[in-house]
Amino acid sequence: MQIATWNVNGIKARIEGLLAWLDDVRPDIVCLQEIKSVDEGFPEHLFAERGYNVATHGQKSFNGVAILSRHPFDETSARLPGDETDEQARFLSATISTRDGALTVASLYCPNGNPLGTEKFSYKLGWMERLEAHVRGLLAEETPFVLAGDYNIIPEPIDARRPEAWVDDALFQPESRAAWRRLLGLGLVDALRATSDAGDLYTFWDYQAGAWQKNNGIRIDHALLSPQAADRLASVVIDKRVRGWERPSDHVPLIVELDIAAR
DNA sequence: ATGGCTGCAGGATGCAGA
Repeated sequence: MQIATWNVNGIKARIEGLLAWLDDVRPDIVCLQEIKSVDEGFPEHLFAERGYNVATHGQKSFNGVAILSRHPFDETSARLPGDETDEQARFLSATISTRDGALTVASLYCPNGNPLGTEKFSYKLGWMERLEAHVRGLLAEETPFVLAGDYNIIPEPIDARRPEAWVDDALFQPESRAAWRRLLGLGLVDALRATSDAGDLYTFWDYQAGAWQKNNGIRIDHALLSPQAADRLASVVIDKRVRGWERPSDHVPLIVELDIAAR
């Protein structure tokens, strides 16, 4: 079972490239972030005709997450629990049936948090605390799950080509990195780091200042696996080809393969 | 670099992103 995550930075702007990528890779499940579309504006039929079920949690202009799945959803759930007043569309989870029982996959778009010293940074940290609380509940169920998305956190210096350039950025703050480490401390596994300790593994290159041409990238898109999912981890790939395509997103897909068969 | 691009809403340019 291949589970991918991709911050597409606008579904309308990326539909052509996304469809070409889907036809090429044909992953079982795709978690999308920053669709920047309301649910009604999401081109569901283009995915349905390729055999994908579609779940969206959209918002006008900003944010928005979606899940595409070649396997039927048993249930879907939008919004990260813990704050009923939070209107930002950043979390969607779905459960599918496998030969070994239920598998939960969540598409998440953690807040950016810049600039520091503003309510945006405290919102980021509060959101990560809510995610941690939600993860504690999921772990108690002892079923396999994958939390895939744009975490907007650079975990370690090796995850940036120029870590010194990010020290005053919300993505690389000690508090942000501590929130990430707390998730690992609960027993979640960083899929990419479970398969490689190499550098030069990035998922984002800024549009500005020739970041892609200079390989000035950062690793901020991640898949965290529950212990039961990590036991089935087969491979992890960052598909950086698409960053060189026409009109690219500034993020590229991360693809996790689990030795789990759909029912 | 002075975020140097990009997407979005809307119909000009401001906001958000990372």
